[in-house]
Amino acid sequence: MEEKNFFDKVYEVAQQIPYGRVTSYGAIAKYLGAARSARMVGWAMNNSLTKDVPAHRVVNRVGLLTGKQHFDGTNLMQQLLENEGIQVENNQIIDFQKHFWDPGKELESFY
DNA sequence: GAATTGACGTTCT
DNA sequence: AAGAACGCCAATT
Repeated sequence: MEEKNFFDKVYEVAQQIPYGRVTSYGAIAKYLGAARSARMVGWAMNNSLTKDVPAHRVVNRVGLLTGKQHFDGTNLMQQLLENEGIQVENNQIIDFQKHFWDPGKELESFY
């Protein structure tokens, strides 16, 4: 009953993404124990668009703003990332690995 | 109610 | 090594 669905878990992880950092769908999925459910993360983001989840900080594993087409504006997602100090060009994040935030790594490093 | 799609990533051939 | 197929869960048609 209290088992949260995959989606709910994704929301929580996405909300934990720090400012100026980005992550990938696969990273979140892997953190939840379902590396092959990366697609579901994307679906969750689609639902999270109406929530307080910074979906603009989540991109695919190449750092490509694949879901930018789901945002209102055309470059809204890109502008949000640039606003946080992340360099984006051609819908792709520059130094993606540099701004990468792995939940299964950063969070576990706390303890 | 069943079949298909969907912000991806891994695994097999 | 490169390309194709599969897998995951939920929502939509």
